[in-house]
Order: sequence, then C-alpha cells, then structure tokens
Amino acid sequence: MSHRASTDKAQPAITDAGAGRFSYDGLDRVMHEKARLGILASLAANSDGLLFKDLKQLCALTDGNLSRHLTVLDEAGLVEIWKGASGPRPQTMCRLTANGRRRFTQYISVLERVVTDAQPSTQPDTRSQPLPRPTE
Amino acid sequence: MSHRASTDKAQPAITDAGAGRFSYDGLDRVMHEKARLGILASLAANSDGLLFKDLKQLCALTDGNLSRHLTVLDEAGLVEIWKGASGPRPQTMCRLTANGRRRFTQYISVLERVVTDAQPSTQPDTRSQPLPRPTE
DNA sequence: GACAATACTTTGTATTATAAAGTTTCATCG
DNA sequence: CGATGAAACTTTATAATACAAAGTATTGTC
Repeated sequence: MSHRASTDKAQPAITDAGAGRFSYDGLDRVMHEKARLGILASLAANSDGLLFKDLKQLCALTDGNLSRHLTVLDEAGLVEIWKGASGPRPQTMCRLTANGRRRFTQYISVLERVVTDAQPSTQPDTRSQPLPRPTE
Repeated sequence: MSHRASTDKAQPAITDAGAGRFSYDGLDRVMHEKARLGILASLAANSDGLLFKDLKQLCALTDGNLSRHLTVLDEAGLVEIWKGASGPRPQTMCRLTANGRRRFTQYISVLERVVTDAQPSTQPDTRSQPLPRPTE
C-alpha cells in the first residue's frame, strides 16, 4: 500500500496553546506605519508640540506626505492640529492628544513584546513534530 | 504696519542637527507589516522551522493571507520554503534564511530605538521656537 | 508688479493587504 | 467504487492607501 495507515489521524499540532501567540493584534494600522511612527515618536518626545516645518525635517518627509499622514492621525484622534492665524505665515502646530499618548504607549508596549519575542534565547519550542530536517 | 519686520529671516528651525532623527529608514517595508512581523518572530523563535499549519495558528492568519505573505518573504530572500513530497499530504515547511535572520535582527534593533524614543523621559527638546502655547 | 519662496493641500497612480473562490490530494462512507 | 468531505494550499479580485506630482495661497523682494 502506498498511502499511510489511518492510525495517525487528527494530529493536533501545536496543542492550541499559543494559538494567536504571534498575531500582534495591538499593532494598530494607523500607528504601525513607518512615517506615522516617526511622527508619533517625535511628538511623544516633544510634548509641547511641533511645527509642520520641524516635523518635516525630523521625519524626513515631503510636504505632501506629511500633510496626508497628519490628516490620518488627526481623523484617528491621535493628534490635534492648530492653524496659526496670528503669525506672518500660516503655521501648523501639532500635538499628541491625551488619548493619542495613551494609545501610542499601548502600541509601544506591543512593540516591546515583538522585540522580546525576537530574542529566541529562552523560548520554549512551539512546534508539533520533529519534522524531517531538510538537508541544507 | 501689519506684517513683521524683515529682520528675522531664515529662522533655521531645529538647527539641522537631528534632521531625519525620526525617519526610521531601517524599517524595511517587507518586514514592517503586522502579519509578516508575526511570521518572522515565530520563525525566529523556532529556528528549526515551522509548518504552514503551525504558522497559521500562531499568527492567526487565513490560508490565503499566510500563503501570500510567505511568498513575499520568500521573494525577499528572508525565508526558505520546503515542500514536503514525502509525507501523506503536502506539507510546507518554512525557515528563516541566514540572511533573513540577520536582517530581521537589524530590523528589531530599529524597533528598539523606536521604543526608546517613545519614552520621553530624558529627551532634549528638539523644537525651534517657544511657540504661542495654544489655549487648551 | 513680476518672480521666487514658503507653507501647505489636493489629486492621481501604483502598490498591496486581505478576502473569496479555486485546486489538488487524501480519507471515509454507503 | 463513486460520492462526499476535509485538509493544505494557491490564485484572483477588490478595496485601501502610501507616495509623488501638481496645485493654491500668501509673502517678501527687486
């Protein structure tokens, strides 16, 4: 007979413990984006807010991209945007909202988990079978 | 006169030091993606490789998504994929390549910088002007 | 008052993540 | 032994969106 016997059915694989272990649900799409991550980190480091001009430099973004990303962050309620009507030129000032700071902190804590997970030092092996080791 | 005097031209903003400070260039598009980050972390934790089935559970992905993401990671040279011809059913085994492990480690080190940056404790203020504090 | 420059915003396109449907092989049941 | 179901993927299609290029508006300068 060429096919295996039916005795080893329903191999449970990975025991279901650890299911979703690496799904990282906390990585919110809005924050988990290179450019916006930079913006948020900049604003977290400057709690009094930053000018459009400054953000542009710090994050090395073009005007268009920065504008777009700020809109996204604003709509998500993460930052607040102040249009300067007083100055000689239009000046846009951005700050983290209280909620934004909270959510960003949460996001960062998930990132910390990712960093920890990536150190394979003392991780218990999660696999199911020994597997035929592929010949390198 | 309503407009400002011309004496304060060319305000240098942010001194140019710290330009690009938050651009996070090291955040490679291929790796910086929720789902693929999970896959890579799983594989980093299981250096002998993982089965498609196991990855699917660990990362809580649908068949289609996992398949697609693995293809992307494969094409980027980050993982290697072994098709099991020996077993009773098709079995796909995935492992980090040597290069993949190296690049992932680099990526993680950037993530660590992000995490550090997000702790605003002892950060020097990067702004240019005191700014008219917006009334809350 | 023409010309360049600053400080943005809007629009268009090309990429891509995800879901839905499709394929293939094996096991089981009447 | 043909039908049915299920496991293990792959392919296709669509909806979202990141980025670049073009546009707008105000200001300063010659």
